[in-house]
Amino acid sequence: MGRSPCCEKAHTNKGAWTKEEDDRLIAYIRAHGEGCWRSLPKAAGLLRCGKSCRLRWINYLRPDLKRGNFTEEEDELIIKLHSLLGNKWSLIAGRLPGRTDNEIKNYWNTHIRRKLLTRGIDPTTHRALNEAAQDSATTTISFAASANIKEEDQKSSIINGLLGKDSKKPVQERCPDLNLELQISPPCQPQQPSEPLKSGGRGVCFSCSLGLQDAKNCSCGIDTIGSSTTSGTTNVGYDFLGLKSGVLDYRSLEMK
DNA sequence: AATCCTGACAACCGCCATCCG
DNA sequence: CCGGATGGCGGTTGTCAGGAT
Repeated sequence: MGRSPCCEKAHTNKGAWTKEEDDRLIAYIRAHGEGCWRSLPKAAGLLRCGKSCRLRWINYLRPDLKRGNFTEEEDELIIKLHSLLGNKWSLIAGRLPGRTDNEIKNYWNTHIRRKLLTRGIDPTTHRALNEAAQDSATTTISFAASANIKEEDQKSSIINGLLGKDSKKPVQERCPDLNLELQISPPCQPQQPSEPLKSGGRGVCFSCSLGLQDAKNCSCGIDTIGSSTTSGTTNVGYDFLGLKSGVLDYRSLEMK
């Protein structure tokens, strides 16, 4: 069946925006605000698709955009948020004032991916590359593949908190005084005894990967803080979300 | 100087979720 | 409740600038 096109493509411009088009769009939104994107182009005298106008405004023309290079702090925050949220660029952008989802997505694909790869970290799984390679043959702590229902619930709790959704289990709404550190503390998953304990080549329990568990007291045995890099191999564990180092307090991650 | 290659980023496309009559 | 309209999102592509050859 398929949907009707969002606009009359035959009569719309495509490609790069001209200065005049930008000016028209800015002037219109300043005068009328962000209203109905579908009717905006016609009202503003633009031969553009409404979606195109929205994208141009959101990603480029909005006055509150920061632009310019990402700072080291922003880099690390993006990495941490991505390790929790995955490719939820709009959610990640929500934690970086003045940055857009498109900008972060592009920055991730062009800079951070490479940065993580040079650290020996798989940018998709946020785990050591050689460990990620083993995953095809071994059981992992992957959220998606997890057979551990509690882990799924815990992740959902975190994500729902970030989304600010009216979840059926609105943890923060229902239990405002609940100590979330307890709420999301997962059970420690000891390593398989037969698994050889070689550097960078083993899994980490979910607690340690989140930085919630003091690895020294955990049977997985990985020290997530101060992960050492030896002979080019980066330790898998790092301070996930800054929960241990205090860089980021996950309890402040709710969305508006 | 010319050509090719690569990286960066703006913009587009298609799908999904939500809204609303 | 249903279906169309719309907004929003993530993946992908196109274009251009700068560096390498």
